[in-house]
Amino acid sequence: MNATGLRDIYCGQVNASNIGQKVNLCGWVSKIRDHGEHLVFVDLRDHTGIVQCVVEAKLNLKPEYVLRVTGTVFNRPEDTFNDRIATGEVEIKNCEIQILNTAETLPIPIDPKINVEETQRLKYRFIDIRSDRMQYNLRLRHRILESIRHSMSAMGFLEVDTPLLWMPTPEGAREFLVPSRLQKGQFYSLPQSPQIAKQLLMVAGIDRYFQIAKCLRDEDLRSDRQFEFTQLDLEASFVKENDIMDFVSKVIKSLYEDVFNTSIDDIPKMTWIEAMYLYGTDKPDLRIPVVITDLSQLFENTNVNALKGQSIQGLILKGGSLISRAKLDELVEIAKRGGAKGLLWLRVTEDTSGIVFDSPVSKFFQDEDRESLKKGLDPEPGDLILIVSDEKPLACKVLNIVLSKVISDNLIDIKLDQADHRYVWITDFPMFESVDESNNAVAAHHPFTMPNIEDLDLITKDPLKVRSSAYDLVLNGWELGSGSVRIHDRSIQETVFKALGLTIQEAYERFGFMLEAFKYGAPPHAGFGLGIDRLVAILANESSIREVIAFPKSQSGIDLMTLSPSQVPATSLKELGIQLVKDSKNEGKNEVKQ
RNA sequence: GGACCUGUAGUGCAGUCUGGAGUGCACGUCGGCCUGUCAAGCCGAAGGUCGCGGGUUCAAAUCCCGUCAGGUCCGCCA
Repeated sequence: MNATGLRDIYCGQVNASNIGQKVNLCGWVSKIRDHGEHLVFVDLRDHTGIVQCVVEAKLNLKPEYVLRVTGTVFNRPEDTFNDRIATGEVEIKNCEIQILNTAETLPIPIDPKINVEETQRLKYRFIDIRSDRMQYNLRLRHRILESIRHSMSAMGFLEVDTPLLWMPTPEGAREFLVPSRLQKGQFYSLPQSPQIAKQLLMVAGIDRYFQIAKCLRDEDLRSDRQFEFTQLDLEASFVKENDIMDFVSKVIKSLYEDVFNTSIDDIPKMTWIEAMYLYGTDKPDLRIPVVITDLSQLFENTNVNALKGQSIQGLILKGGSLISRAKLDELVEIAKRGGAKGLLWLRVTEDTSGIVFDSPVSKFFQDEDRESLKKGLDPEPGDLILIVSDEKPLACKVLNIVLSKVISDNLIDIKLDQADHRYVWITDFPMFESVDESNNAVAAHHPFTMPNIEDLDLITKDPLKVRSSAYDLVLNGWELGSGSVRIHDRSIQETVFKALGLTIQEAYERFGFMLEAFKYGAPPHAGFGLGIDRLVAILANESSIREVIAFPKSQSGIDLMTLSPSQVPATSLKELGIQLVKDSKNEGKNEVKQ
């Protein structure tokens, strides 16, 4: 399979079983160790590894020359085995070397021991990808996609391509626009996800659809966000919420088996409200062994002003009493910036009378306050207690922000093991995230998300209490994907539009063709979108998705290799009927240092 | 739009706080030596717009202002 017209075997695959064989090898010169004209070692590299070629002649080679080496596999003298490479027991001798191409000295090293600035790596990405790191990441990505496609196919899902040049989706992210040449003055929009297309495929009777889909969003970039990213997009008909979670769980579990030959536990479920109250976030990192405790009831009769808020939320950090006063002051500031009135901290110490709380407000404490703390948090000497008293959601959110800072600054001994993958399903998201000034609800998801049937009555009465049939998959604090059951029932859809402040007429103007399609027999359906870049990044132990994308953009949206985006000839603009507005600020902006 | 960090030979870094000769180190490159190395070794050499522009100063890599680029984050984004 691996043999080609030029090559019999990959460099990294030569082993003792090949001894005595005459082989053709192809690859790049990785290292030359020149001992003079009687002995030169040439390390030949391809993506599988390195093999040593021994030459007893003067050579005119330089690193990164592309070679075809014809030689015989020999066992190395035993005292010269190299156990750091897979081919370390053999070498190629009696070499005939054909230079297939020369190479200039590389602008950046591809040695894994040398850290190269990301600017340089992105500028010379074609060289950077020769590195072990990028080769591993891209090949891992391939194997993950391969496994996903296999799982999806096995479950009866059909891969269907959907258009990139499409119509704008009025909700959600800012979209990229593409000017139309044939319809001057009009634009296509690049889809932020195939959401509408896949729902139409359900109406069309596809039953189970999936796609490894490119999604495009013109929003600011982050270590976990690129303009264009890849999603496992799926949708299925005649299913309930749990069916979709089962499909996705199956895909995830299978890929651990296929790619890593290991298995993972069943993915636990947690409601949104549980996540918010225990972790203060809707994307909890289950590796963190600290959860928030509701202390409200314990302090109902307290005289301590700091404990008289609408709710009292606390957490306890084992060994946290060693955190310096200066750091604690910083944490208080962070809590205030997060919207809390303050952050109460208590160092737990011990004297002859037992447990003692050392805090700026401890002088106001009565015995029963101390008893409440002991009862609620079970403190031990050396611990640190952090308390925020405020409305419960805010208090929990602030404690999460503070805890994140404690962990990121290594203030206590919590080591987050990158190899520990803790998945969790977050369910029962709220249907609406807020109510705007004209008393219209603002959708938390897209407007086709199905409300929880039990909460239908609340849509008009108390919209913020309405739960939706939406669910997220979270891994180690990263949101990997989200999905929902979609509304297929016309009257429910109208109720939701009404709550959002849309008349049926307005809704038709925005999503006309979709509502039209739904008239003709839309099956109940639900779906999901799983962020492939984030998944691969975590599985590759990378902290940025750029490391698992072949040609990513920088944070300001520039491709440092091609220096795009770039200006285009006036004729191209004219053809599209586009005239540029002068903006002196941006002139010559892309003249990046060469 | 905002906050913080970074920018010095091809590459990675030191020097910047506390101004004083174009500033060192390592890798790489080039030349020489070398018959078992594997980050080969030894000897020698070349290589700099200190991101860019302006200001302060007798004097700026260093201080000040602006700007560009990279990163992390907030806003934004499922």
